[in-house]
Amino acid sequence: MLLFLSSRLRMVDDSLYILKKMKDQNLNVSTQSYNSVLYHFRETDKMWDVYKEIKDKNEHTYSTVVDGLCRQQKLEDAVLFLRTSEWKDIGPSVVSFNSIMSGYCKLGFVDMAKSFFCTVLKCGLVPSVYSHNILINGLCLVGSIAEALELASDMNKHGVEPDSVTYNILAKGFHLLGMISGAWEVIRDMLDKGLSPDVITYTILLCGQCQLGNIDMGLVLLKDMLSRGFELNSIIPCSVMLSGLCKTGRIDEALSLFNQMKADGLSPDLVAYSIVIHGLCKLGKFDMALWLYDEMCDKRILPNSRTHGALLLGLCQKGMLLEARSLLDSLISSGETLDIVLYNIVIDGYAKSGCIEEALELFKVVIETGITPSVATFNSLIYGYCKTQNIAEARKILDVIKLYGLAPSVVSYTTLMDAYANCGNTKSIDELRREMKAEGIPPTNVTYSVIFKGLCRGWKHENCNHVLRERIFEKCKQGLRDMESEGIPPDQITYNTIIQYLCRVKHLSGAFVFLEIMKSRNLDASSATYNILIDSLCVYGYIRKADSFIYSLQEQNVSLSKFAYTTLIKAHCVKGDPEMAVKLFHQLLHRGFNVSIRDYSAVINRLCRRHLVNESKFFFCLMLSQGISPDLDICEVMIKSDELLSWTIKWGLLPD
DNA sequence: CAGGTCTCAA
Repeated sequence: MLLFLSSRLRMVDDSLYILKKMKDQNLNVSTQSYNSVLYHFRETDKMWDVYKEIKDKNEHTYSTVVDGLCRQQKLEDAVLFLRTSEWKDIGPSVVSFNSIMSGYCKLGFVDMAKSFFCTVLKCGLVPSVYSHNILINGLCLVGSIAEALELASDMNKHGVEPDSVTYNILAKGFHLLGMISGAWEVIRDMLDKGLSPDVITYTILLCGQCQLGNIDMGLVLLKDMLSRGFELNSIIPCSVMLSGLCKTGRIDEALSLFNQMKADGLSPDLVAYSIVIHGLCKLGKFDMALWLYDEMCDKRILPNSRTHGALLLGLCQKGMLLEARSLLDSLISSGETLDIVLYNIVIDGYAKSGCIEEALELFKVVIETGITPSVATFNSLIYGYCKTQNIAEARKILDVIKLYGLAPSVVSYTTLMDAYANCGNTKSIDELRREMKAEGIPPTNVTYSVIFKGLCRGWKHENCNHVLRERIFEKCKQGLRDMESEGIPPDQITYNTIIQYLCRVKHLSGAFVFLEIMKSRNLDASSATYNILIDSLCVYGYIRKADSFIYSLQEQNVSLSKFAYTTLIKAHCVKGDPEMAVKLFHQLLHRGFNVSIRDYSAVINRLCRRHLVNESKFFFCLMLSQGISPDLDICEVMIKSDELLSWTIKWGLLPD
């Protein structure tokens, strides 16, 4: 009993001591007991010490050693042991081959696993359901779903049938490829075979839906699962749902699910708490997060590094850097070595606030403590230097990263490129792009967006002519084709940036072409997209077109932001169609936008400049009727206009 | 052999 417990608790020295005592007392240690000890030590280098002690080794002894070697990633040793060991008379078992196949799959060498599968057959052994599942899982992990399906359907040739684990593995495989419909087909096959989906099946499907952004579909799935009576072990699927809700900003629904779990007697564990605390922190609800944190601690659930990371993130996002730092310092003084991620969060907090000195100071602490920085650490420093307009220093960090034995990542390069993009330095962006290619770092859609942004900002108006515009339009189309051929799907921001670029070079028809491409790829144009287009129509004087564009968008029930309206209103004030300005301003109010004094003063300013007396008066009165008092700026504008001076005095608005 | 939480770029 002592031996069993001490080995299970990985108390290495104690186990060996007990074994020695037992031998001293001439007590017989059964092979079964030895095997049990061996099993618990198979992932440590003490494995051989136990192994040597065992007199009557059996099949389990050998397969445990093989499994141990595989788990220690000593696959060659495992194979060697299988071939040359003294157990020739017993012969290797399928279990040992399973361990080896699993080991190779985990390293991504599926072909090696396959050849061992063949070896099993050649040895006259029968591959078990485990053997098949291991290989099917390996194939799925490298994306060979077709081969995985084939192997699953061939299982009956070896006298075995797929079990629910097989189906779960296949469903996960489809999910990894983003082929959620394939996952559903697997489930249908599973049902046809008379097997029921279990909690893991549901969790895999739920994960897939959440990752595709189908949060509502996920909620339906979760409800369905809970209605089938899986309550007792539903904490993990609920956590997946919580994570999905938090990541899409639906924190209120996350909280209500969280409370529902508690009400149903499903006590949230550390992970569930951490997910919700992180979600709250990310969305700036730090007080609520702290409240849950205290509740968690009251339940004797000890926070881990992730929980602390969430709190640090929350403090940094609120700009409470002093508080974040003192929390970090208190974690440091607790004595345990902190995860670099925790330092990264605070370093990034400093960088985001433009406090590069503090970021560097904390970086120094990391180095002096002997903790290895990660690429993210350096990327935040790059951001910090860029934010403080020191691109030269930021660029030097690329070499510093290499000095620390790390490689700059796509984020390192993209951050730098963005800094260059903001000042229109396309030459330096091209340089970095070449450097990335040389280093073999593939770009992402963010990188591409930054490159387009650089082109946009670097545009010089004096070069403007029709031929060049067409060339730029072609360049944008080519850029999009490049992305698609590289398997990098452009997102909303990529399209918005391209549209902005085309607007900047006054190729509005081209910009609208990209709006259509965007829609055809099932990407919803955002209000930012429409803002760019409406603003450009106004800037280039196509105000009627802007009117009809807004009108058509309203017809389609597209939600527009306040900016779209105020832009067009201002344009109408300038170009002298105050009636339209009035009409649109009413729409602004009716649609419930928060209309501020700045919006009134923008309109009144422009109307006064054009001597549109009655309209100025109208907006002034409208403002008063909405309970907004004029400020000094508005009064000055009104007074400066001769026609309005006496009217303004009448309202008693002359300042002292 | 199958399921959940962290930091960095537009």
